[in-house]
Parts: sequence; structure tokens; C-alpha cells
Amino acid sequence: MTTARSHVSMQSKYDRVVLLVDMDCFFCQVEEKQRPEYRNRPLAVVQYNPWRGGGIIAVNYAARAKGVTRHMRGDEAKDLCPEIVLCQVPNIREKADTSKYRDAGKEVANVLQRFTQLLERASVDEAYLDITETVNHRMQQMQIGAFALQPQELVNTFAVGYPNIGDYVNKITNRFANPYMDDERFQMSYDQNDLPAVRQSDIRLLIGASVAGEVRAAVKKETGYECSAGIAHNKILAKLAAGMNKPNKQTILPLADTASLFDSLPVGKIKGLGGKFGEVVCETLGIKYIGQVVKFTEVELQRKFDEKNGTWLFNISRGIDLEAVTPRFYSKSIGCCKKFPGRNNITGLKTLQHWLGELSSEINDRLEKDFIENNRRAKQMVVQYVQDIDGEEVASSRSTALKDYDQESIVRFALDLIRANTKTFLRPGSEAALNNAIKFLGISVGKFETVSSAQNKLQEMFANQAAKKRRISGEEPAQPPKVHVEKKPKQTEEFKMKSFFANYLQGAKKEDAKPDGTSVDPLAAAPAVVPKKSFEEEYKEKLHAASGTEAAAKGTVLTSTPPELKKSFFSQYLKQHQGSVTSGEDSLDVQGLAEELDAIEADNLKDFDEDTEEETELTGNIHMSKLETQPPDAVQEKHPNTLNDSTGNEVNIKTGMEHSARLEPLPLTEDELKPSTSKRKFDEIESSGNDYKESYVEFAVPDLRIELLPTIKCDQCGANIPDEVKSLQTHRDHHFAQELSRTLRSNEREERTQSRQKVSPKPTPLKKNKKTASSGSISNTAPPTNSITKFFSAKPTQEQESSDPHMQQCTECKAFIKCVDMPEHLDYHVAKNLQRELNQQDLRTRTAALSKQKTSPAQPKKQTQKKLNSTISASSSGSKTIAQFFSQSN
DNA sequence: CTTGGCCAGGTAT
DNA sequence: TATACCTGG
Repeated sequence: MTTARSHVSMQSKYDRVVLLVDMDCFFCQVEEKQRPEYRNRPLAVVQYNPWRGGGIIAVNYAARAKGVTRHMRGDEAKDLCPEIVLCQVPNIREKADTSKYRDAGKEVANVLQRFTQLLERASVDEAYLDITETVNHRMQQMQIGAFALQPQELVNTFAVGYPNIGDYVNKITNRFANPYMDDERFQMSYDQNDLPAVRQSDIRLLIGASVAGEVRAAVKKETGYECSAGIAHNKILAKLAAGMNKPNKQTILPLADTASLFDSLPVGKIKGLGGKFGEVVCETLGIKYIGQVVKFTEVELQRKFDEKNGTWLFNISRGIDLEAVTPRFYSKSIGCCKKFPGRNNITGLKTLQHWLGELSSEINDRLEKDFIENNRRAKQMVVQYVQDIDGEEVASSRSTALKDYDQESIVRFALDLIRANTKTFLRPGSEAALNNAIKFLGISVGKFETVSSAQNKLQEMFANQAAKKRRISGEEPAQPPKVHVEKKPKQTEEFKMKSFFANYLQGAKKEDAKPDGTSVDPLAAAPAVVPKKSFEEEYKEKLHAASGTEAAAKGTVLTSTPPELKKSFFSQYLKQHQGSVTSGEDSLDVQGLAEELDAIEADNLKDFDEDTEEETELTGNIHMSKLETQPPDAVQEKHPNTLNDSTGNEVNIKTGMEHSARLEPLPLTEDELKPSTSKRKFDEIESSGNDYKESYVEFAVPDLRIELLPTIKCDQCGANIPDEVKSLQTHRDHHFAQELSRTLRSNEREERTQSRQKVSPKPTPLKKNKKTASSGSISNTAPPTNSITKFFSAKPTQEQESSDPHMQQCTECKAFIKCVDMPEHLDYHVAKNLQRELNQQDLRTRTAALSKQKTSPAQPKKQTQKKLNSTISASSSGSKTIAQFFSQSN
């Protein structure tokens, strides 16, 4: 099946968060892990080759520092760096055997796979992860205060276009204070329809970076390998970003910074343009940098290249890449080959048979292993060879179907194919000499099919698991969700099935000694051990434990680790933005952040050196190992289909979004207006877009899309605000809070100077019996319940003091407040003080504020009390939030 | 011998 | 579908 690559729709070009994980000098790391005595020494991996010390295929960073590079011979490396360790890749059957690295790569991929099902292994040491779902989920969690970014996760993180990550964070926090901060610039550079996604781009990439930090920490912890990562909205940019800071670092490529980066980025740096095509592009257009491509229209580019490439270039030059992360864990083919240069040309039949035997032997071994792991059999084999025909090198490849096979039949097939496709196979008059010397031989097998019976059993098993899970959790099936997912290509289904099964088996192999006894599974083929894989669900649940519903449904799983609410500056800000208060003046002071990060990083590295056991502490992450024992129910969750066979809820959300997004026809983009000359492009979007989007139901988070509404201008700041009552109120609150914040601060400054010698002011006694009156009366008068204005009297005047017995002056801000609202008002100050403290408005007030808080007589209502508690605990507990990180000197 | 060797994926035809 | 070629790690 020639599975054409699928693409996302143009509309969702900024909606994804894509991660590229790239292992640092992977082969070297594998060797270093295997031989710990080599650690911290310059090291390179060479393919055995008697000539000049062998060819270097990987160089670690200590050796790179000495100038050793790939494409060098081992001897040259020795010249540059006499103390270098040269590891030879093992030689089996007179050939380089890279299975060690393949296995190591799979070990890593097994870790990666837990973070998303949308994992695409791009090579033995690289993988793309589409983490959109997780990011969107965390975004929501942040808004309800259930998730907070941890600064530890941003250690070793860079953002293109910013001197350090702190500046990037600062920009984001400023935008929280003023959500429409960059809108003017945005409107110039982006399509109107894209503004919502553009506004959220930075925060979503930052959250993506925190995910990346966790991914990399998990890889390090569980495999010992270090990697770099790129975080961006698509694969091309993620790949580009990953290469910008190495090793053991991760790089965000912010949407708004791609253009300036591209202005000086050589065309060849873009994946796909590093070869001949890139050169042709440069020559044809007379350019050097990818950013220069934007000067050409799409039609021009299509004329100069072809339709497909033209459109691709047009988009890429704007940082747009719609290619989907195509889930693929296992390779589609298995092959091996060998060159026989010069004197090593194969000239005799015996020799040919020998080498075909060697190659097929390797193929056979790998096929056997693959069958055990992946439950599949190859259905096709291809033999490739280069012959010397009249001094010319002629390459050919021939294929044949494969039913049953073993090593000998593979040899026979290969030989037959070559013979049948060579005009004169044997030299005339000879039974042993080839007419055409062979300079290259390759055998590869592919077109895998799972063994059908096993597949059926698996499907049965999943169905059983699903049913059982429903029974246990009490959820009745209701009706199966009406996700009319296009019937997926069969191979995709098979493939996913396979990867699941493989992990299943692998988990069993690794832990076969485990006396688990949980084998409720009727299948003989199913191991008694719960697959390792299934703790991805747990992982997610733990991450989002605070969300409640999911976690509660599987409470038994989580009892050992009670959900812990974390609040941070970010969540506060988000919440305030969403709900009521936004203080524009409380922007962060992030000076020194870079140094802080460096300090942490230094600690980090030190710990790695001294004690590898310690290093995971730094991630602030969950401990996966605890999750290994869990009920088998979660297995069902892991089935690839769950992504699409999701709950009806998600479907509704999705359709909801489709609705709001298309309620009124928005102006078409230039692309869309064009007559559909580029049929292929639209076909692709049409055919694959829907399928693909099914897996992105969480794009449709309705409250993130409120900006799709028409906007009106704020008469105070001129910002565009969604023309909708809640947003208007929120925005007005924002100004109100800004104003208030200013007053508060000057008041406090005054107070501080006065109270140098004084005792802290006595709190005003409160009137009791607030609850009954408050909720009822207020809700009638103030339309949106989340407005903060209810905390304050409309116009605090002197007259009111004596005249109105229901009013009371706040000792903090001197404002006159309705007595019933005083508790909440004081809560507000507590929160406000804390926040200010976090923002390092004044370091010295910090302890004072905290102690004041403790002695505060205000007895907040239950709900508010809870909020405050979590705020306080966030500021005083051991785990550092970003805000604290900013506010503390160490 | 050799301007690296081997492997894998994608696209055009 | 089969083959040849390109790209990239």
C-alpha cells in the first residue's frame, strides 16, 4: 500500500504542537552506556574498515571539541585527538551489524510512545511526537489552576529569537496581562482567521516545551540516553529547531520568530532542501536563504518547479508545513546490503551465493525477531544489485512475492531474480563465472502482514477488555459514540495493532519473572503480565489528576498518589484573565532568570556526574516505576482506536467547534480563492484532513475559541475585544484591576514607609453572618458572577463612611466595601499581596505579607478559602513554580 | 577499493 | 505494481 502522506488542513496550520526528539550522537551514547569507563572521554564509532582506521559514523561531543567529525577516517581522528576512543561497530557475517543501535533506538521509542500515540519514528535515533492533545489538555488545566509549569522543566530550554528562555516567558506573561498586546502586529502578519491560534501560539509552545522536558527526562531516566528536542507547530520547524541547540537541550521556534530566522537561514537547512532539489531551488530563484522564497507567488513557484513542489515551497518559506505526524513505530521494511567495490567485485557464482547467503541470513534473523515482536510476516522481497556492464555501473532492483520463507528460500529467490533479469548471467562457456561483475548487493523485505489469527484474537481481546472496563467503571456503553471515522486503511489498523502487540510481548519478556497473577485474559497468547505500555494512561491521569473525572473513574489506580493541586503564577494569570482580575502592572521581572537557569543546569550536570540516581529529582516529574502495577483495565485505553473511538463528549465538542468556526462564512484566503489548479493539494487535504482531525478533538476547546467572535474596540485601550458580554466584562475588569493595582501599590508604599516603626495595623473586625445575604443579593445586581467589581464599592467617598452603616472601610486599600463583601475583599488582598510578592514587586514585603496573612482574622468563605490555601501552599511548598523561581534568588 | 557505509522512506513514472 | 531515483540519518 502506497500510503501517501497525510496532511492537516490549512486552517489548522498553527494548531498542532510537534516535538522532534533527536538523540545526541546516538551510537556513541550506546557505546558509552555499554562501556561506562568510556564516559567523558572523546569517543567515536567507526565502521570496521582496514583502510585508514575505518570510517567514522558518530562522534561524541568531547571528540567534536577536538575537531573530530564524521566523514573522517579513524586515523585522522587519532591525529587530532590521540586519546580518542574508537569503537568499532560489531562485525557479524563479515558485515557491520547495527542491531545494537536499532535495539537501543527502540528502547528509546518505547519511552517516547508513552507520551503520545502520534509517534513517528523518523530514523533509528529520531522521532516526531504530536503532543497537541497533551498541550491542549494542560492549557485547560492551567485555566482552572490544576496545572502549573515547573521551571525545572524549562532548564536547557531555548527559544529562537530570545537571548534566554526567561525573556520568552516574560513576553508570554505580559501577554496574559494584556491579551491583545501584539494584535496590531499580528493583524499585519497573519490572516484574520488565524489570530486565535496566533495569540495562543507562544503559551502552547511553552507548554510543549514542558512536555518535551518531561519526555527527555523520562528518556534519560529510563534509558540513560540524552537527547535534544525541537518544539514548533510542525515537523519541519521542529526539526529545524532541534538542531539549533545541542546536545541535551531543547529549542522552541516561536511562530512570530520564524520569519526573521528564515531571512538568514540557508535554503539547505530545511529538511528536503538539503540535496539536489535545494540547489536547484537556489539556482532557479537566484537566492540563498529560505526567507527569500516569499517574494515569489505560488503560481510562479509552481511554474518553476512543479505544482506540488511549488506549493510546498510557498508554504515552507512561510513556516507552514502541513505534513501530519504519521504514527509509525516499526519500520516498513527490513533490509541489508553490501558494497563490493573494485577488486571485491563479485565475479563468480559461488561468491555470489555466499554473499546472498550472508545477507539472507541476516534478513532471516531479523525477520524472526520481528515476527516474535510484531507478529507479522513479510509478503514481498526485493533484491537490489549493481552490475558492471561494459564498464558502466547499472543498478537494478527486482521484487518477488513472498509466501513462506526461510533463509534458503530467500537466497534462492534472490539468485533467481538476478539470473532472470540478466541477459547473459554466466560467462559463455563457464559454469561458474558471472558475465557481469556485481558491485553491490542488497536484499530487503517488506509489505508486512500480521498473522491473521493472532490479529483476530487481539481484536477479541480488546473488545473484551473494553467491555470489562465499562462494566467495572459502571459507565454503561450508552450508545457507542457516533464517531463516523472513515474506515482507516487496513494497514494502518494492522500496524497499530502490531505495535501494541509488540509492546505486549516485550513487556512480558522483560518482566517474565513477575509473579503477577493478574491473568484474567483467556488468551494463551496473551502474557500474564500487564503491558508496560498501558501506563501511559496512568501517566496522563497523574499529570491531570486534578481534573477529577477521569482520575476518579479509576480511583483505585491512583490511590497511592493522591492528586495534588498546583497553582502558580501562570495559572493565576490565566485564571484571572479568564475570570476576572488581570493586573497589567504586575508584569514579571525576569532579570537574572538566565543565571538562575544556568545555576540549576550546573547543579543538574553536577548531579549527573556524581550520582545518576539523583538526576530524576530535578525533573519534578512523576515516578513511572510506581505505575507498573495496575489493573489490566487500562489496557483498553491503550488501544490505538480509542483515539478516534473516543467519547461522545469529544465528538460534541468537535461539532460544536465546527459550528462556531463556520457560523458565518469568513473571507477566504488567497489560496482558497484561487481556482483549484492544484488539484493534488486539495485532494490530499480533502482525503486526509478529516481523518486526521478526528484525532484532534481537543482543538475544539470552546472557550479557547471565543476570539472567533466579532470584536469591538475597547474605548480605554483600543484593543479588540470579542463582542460578547463575558469577554467585555472581563476586559473591563482588566482595566479596573490595573487601576486598582496602581492604587494599591502606591498605598502600600506609603504604608511601608510609615510603618517602619509602627506595628502592623490592626485588622478591622468583621461583621458576621455574611453568607446568607451575599450570594443572593449580589447575583441579582451584578450580571456576570465572575466580575471582581463586586469586591469594591463604586465610588469610595468620605461621605459614605458615616452615612452608610452597611459600608466599611478596608484597612488595606481604604476603599469602602459593603460589609457582606468584606471577607471576599480581604481575600482579594491576600491573593493580591501574594501575587505581588511572587512577581517580585518588592522582595522585602514578602515575609511580612506572609505573616500578616497568617494572622489575618478574615474568615473567608469555604470556596475562597480553598483557593487561598492552594495559593499559599504553592508559594511555600517545596515544589517551585515559575513564579517563585522568578521571585527567589535561589 | 574508497572522495562514508548502510539503512530506510518517499515520489515519479 | 514494479522500478529507479532522491533524500536524509
